[in-house]
Amino acid sequence: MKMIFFGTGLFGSYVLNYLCDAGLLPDIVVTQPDRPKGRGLNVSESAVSTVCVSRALKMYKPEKLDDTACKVLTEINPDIIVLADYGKILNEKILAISNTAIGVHPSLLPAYRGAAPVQRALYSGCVKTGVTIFKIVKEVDAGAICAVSEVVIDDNDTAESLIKKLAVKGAALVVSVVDKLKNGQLTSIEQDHANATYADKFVKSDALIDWSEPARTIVNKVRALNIWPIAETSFNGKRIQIVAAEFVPVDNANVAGVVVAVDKTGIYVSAGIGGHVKILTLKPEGKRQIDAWQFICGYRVKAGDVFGG
RNA sequence: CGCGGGGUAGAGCAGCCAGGUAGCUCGUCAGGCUCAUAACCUGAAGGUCGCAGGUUCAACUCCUGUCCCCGCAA
Repeated sequence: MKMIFFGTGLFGSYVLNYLCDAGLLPDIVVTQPDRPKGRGLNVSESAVSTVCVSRALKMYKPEKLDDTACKVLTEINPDIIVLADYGKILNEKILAISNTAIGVHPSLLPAYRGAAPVQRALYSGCVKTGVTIFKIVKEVDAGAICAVSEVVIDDNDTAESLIKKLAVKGAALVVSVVDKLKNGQLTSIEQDHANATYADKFVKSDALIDWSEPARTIVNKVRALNIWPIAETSFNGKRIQIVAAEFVPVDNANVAGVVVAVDKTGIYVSAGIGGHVKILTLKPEGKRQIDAWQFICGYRVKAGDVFGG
């Protein structure tokens, strides 16, 4: 069975990896072109591209999904198109190349359609999410559902860990869907469009921590944004990114952003209501990532110090 | 040549602008106190200050080059 895989970002790269591990090797992988990126504007490849290189998969990086791209892909004559985190919308011409085009979406559709489903689920404090295999149609993430798998969100899950979990499940579902397709047993049911919700992309300014918010909310923000843009606050006038934090329930609420205690395991910061935010790992401006205790040692953090503001 | 920050004992930082004995909070080791402890007290070891040149009587500090790390912006 011939297969084309579309993918670009981290989630896509994980899914691709697990598909390969399961023995489902794409005949060609389509990913977004290498772009000038990062410090110094060096050209860098996508996460999916990296996987392709290490696994010696055939790769195609079209700038646009135009007639040329269409022609290249038509020559593959695929039985199925699998898309995970490609970052571009497939047009009708591309979809017409194969009889079957499915997408791997890291949410329980119709919830969290769109760009940042994993992060939005964490941000809202969901206790479960999932991954859905759906038929790709013109409207984004709105096609009929072929398979679903639920995933429980643990308290210590972050965008990073959850994306990985969902990719594992997603790849397994793709394998089962492909099997069903081979046997002519693939079925699907329409989404309940009335209950659709959308997961907007995050922007840089979403990263700023407001210490007057409930501790739980702040911790969720830290967990949701831990790949990008990374929750941010300030300390002694310097920008600090909070990479990892956990929620500590306590009754009394102190002044927002004030350090109430420190110990070897973390920095306890009071928030709006409901508890303390225990900072575990952070990244000071211009420095590499360090754990809380190292930060306490180096920056003399003590009770009474203030974050934010 | 997109903008900026940083590389100083095992860890994290200060010192540099106004060159002149290598400091701080921890950790480690030894000893003490304690029923006990991530507590406390005493003492010790541990650094070619990223690398290479230059200026100087003298460079962690000023200048030039170079490698590595990080944030922003796209």
